[in-house]
Amino acid sequence: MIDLKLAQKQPEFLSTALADRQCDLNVTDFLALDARRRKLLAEVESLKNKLNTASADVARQKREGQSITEAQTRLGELSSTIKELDVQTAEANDAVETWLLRVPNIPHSSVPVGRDETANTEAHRFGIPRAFDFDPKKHGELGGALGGLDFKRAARMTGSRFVVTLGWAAHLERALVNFFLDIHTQNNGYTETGVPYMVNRAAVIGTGQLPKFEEDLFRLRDRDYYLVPTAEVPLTNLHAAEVLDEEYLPLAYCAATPCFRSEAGNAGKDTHGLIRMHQFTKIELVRFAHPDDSMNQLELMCGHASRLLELLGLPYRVITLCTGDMGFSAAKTYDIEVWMPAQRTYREISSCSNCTDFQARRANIRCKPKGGKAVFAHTLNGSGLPVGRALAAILENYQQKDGGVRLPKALVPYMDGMECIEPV
RNA sequence: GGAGGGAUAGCGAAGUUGGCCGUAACGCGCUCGUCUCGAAAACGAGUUACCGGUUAAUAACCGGUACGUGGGUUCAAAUCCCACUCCCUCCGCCA
Repeated sequence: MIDLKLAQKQPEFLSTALADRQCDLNVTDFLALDARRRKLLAEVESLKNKLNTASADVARQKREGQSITEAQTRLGELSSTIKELDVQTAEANDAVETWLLRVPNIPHSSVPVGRDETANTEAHRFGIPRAFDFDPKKHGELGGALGGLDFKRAARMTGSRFVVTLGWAAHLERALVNFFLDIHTQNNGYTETGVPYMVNRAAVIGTGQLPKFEEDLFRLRDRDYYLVPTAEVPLTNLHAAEVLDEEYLPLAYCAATPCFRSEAGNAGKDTHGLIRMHQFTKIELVRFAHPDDSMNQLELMCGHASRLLELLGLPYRVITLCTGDMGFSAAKTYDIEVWMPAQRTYREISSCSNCTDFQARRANIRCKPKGGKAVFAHTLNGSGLPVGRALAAILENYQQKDGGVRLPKALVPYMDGMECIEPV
């Protein structure tokens, strides 16, 4: 959530920022809503002042043994007037709140302005895509042929966009989870965390997926619980409603969880293989930072995520998303894209964002120096990395002419010494 | 699922015959001061957040709201009533 004061005091700035983000909310209309809210508030507050003062008089009169029946009837009317006005004020408050909850974060000044992904800029690049002396296969075909990925049986027991992994593929998923977590906990200082895979509505509002993106989430029928679309939700909400001691910042957490996404708006997009599943496993990184330090923390975290690809020997590039392409809660986002030989293109494998105080304001996460005043902390999140997409990238980049797949050296110890997935 | 207890500031905790009890007793923490070469200890003072008005001001001032959440009763609710959430203890069931 953005700061209400920003809308009140710099409406033109906000309008421009929203336009840059391809968001069509109207700030002028909002200011009218807010003006109405303030007018009602001023009115009802002065009546409440009257009632409070009069009630204190009643208390005094009663103590002195005077009759209070006249005052009671008179104040009864005032009291019910206040009740009616209170209802209107609450409605006006809701209108303001509802609007604010649908406003995306303000882009950071370093973010390129543009309407869609064509305005994204490349920050840097690692590795040289391997030259193949044969036609590289798509990971879905490879994985299927090697007996590791079974989309058909998953579809039978559940539906489309689910997968069953078997044998080496299931082992490789487990290896990747352990490898990623080990690097983050041992080299990068993250605290490994086990979190609920279902969260309540307040948590999902806190990170910004709600109220705007209800259709992307799986919700339980009989409880107000949602399946986590990413561990960003439980990890960021870890410190919801807390005041963090500034000297302990930054705080860094990682968690491997399944992620559940209905992908309602993406029917037919990127349907091949493991790329866009309803359920996938991902290791998520979340950091809580001091406002002055959060942009540095973003660079750091993005480095943590991309380092994994280097360790796996996978070529990638880092893209700075432009204003029109960023997610709702982000002030700045780097996408890391891994080389996918079968499509001869880089595909998103990680998204690292600084959400500044946007989520912190929604989830009420503050930080405070010793003896000082609390301010909203900054929250950051990044994928480090999704297991399915990493597995897909390994299959495609390390495939051999005979249909087998060599394994990256870093994973061999995690695969009980297996160096190669032999063709069947 | 059943029975009982609980939720009050950054933390602990007092307050339930309704009314100067919310800038919320008391304690811890934190800030400032005294003492000290310095520190600790001791002593003294200070320290809720948010919203609205006013304002150049996120200063001062005035007002409002908040005692888990949402309702209700009342001139007036931390206090009485109803529903719900979470935590603790015990019982039952269970991986």
